[in-house]
Amino acid sequence: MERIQPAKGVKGEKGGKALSQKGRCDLNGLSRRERQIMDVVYRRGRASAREVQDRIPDPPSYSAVRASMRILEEKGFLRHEKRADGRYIFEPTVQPDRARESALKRVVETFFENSAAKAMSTLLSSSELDVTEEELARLEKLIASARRERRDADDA
Amino acid sequence: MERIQPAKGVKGEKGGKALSQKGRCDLNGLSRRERQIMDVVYRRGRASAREVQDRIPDPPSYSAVRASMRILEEKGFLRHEKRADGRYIFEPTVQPDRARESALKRVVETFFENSAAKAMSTLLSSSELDVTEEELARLEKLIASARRERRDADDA
DNA sequence: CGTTCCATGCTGAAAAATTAGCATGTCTGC
DNA sequence: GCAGACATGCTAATTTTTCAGCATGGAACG
Repeated sequence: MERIQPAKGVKGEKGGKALSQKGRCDLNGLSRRERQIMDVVYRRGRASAREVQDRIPDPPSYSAVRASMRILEEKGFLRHEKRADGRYIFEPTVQPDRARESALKRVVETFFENSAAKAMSTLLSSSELDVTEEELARLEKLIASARRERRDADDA
Repeated sequence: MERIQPAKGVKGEKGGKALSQKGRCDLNGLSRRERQIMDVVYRRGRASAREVQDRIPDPPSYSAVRASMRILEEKGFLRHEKRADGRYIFEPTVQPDRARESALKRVVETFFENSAAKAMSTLLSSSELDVTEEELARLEKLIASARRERRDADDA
């Protein structure tokens, strides 16, 4: 273990202004407020600055929200659309599908030892999340499907 | 032993934002680095400052990591244990169970419209997470169990 | 023993984030 | 046209976060 080097001059660039390519929805590299804002936007699909403010607990001033959203836009996480009445509506640049999967994967990695099954177990036994009969049935089908795929992979 | 001497910017309680209450392991209210650190600690169960540093992408200096971990301890997210050789090993104060559930729930709320089933669907179809046959079987049992519980609730 | 290695404790300062406030423009109804 | 309500654009300043450096102390080892 010869790592006395505190990594002095080499920092790589953490200033990557835009996520640009790389579909990296590195939502985890954001600051606290920024993440709160992104959360709201993802939850609603799209939102105006005012809506975001309304949905943040212990909300900062409207200006603050707007400023943060502008920064998020500069960083490439948000884009805005100008509606007919001139108001801005913000959308995430990363497709919800990707963001979803990425966020979920991260949690599974961090808290569930990368085991999807463990995560699902927690989900099923979580009393605060209702799972309807229809959903249960659908899940069984998905399990069967996954099993098939897994088998194919094993054969190959 | 007055080992807690808030150097300067450390306020201990910043407006009740600290966790204090056991209800929420508000891991989301942390700053970027702090969260990175907590991620590593949760991933490993416990870790020394050096281990944390080694596992952070684009790592800051050792001192920086240590400083952040001290702050995390002051905020109540971490606690340290002094090993026989005098080294510190850090552990999360919030039980992994709780932290797990909380983190997962947040993701489900934010990205899956609060539907556990949708989240599980994504998990099952995620190609990067292997689900073994055993796990699939276990999941089916869990589904059956959940179904039973749900029914009971309906009856009541 | 003295030296080396690696640990912790601490402080001050740079960097980033967060915020408020004001100026400006547009739509609406009078 | 004019005033009111509300939105955006921008800047400067405070607060928080992040960081590196130095001092100290113990264990291993020559």
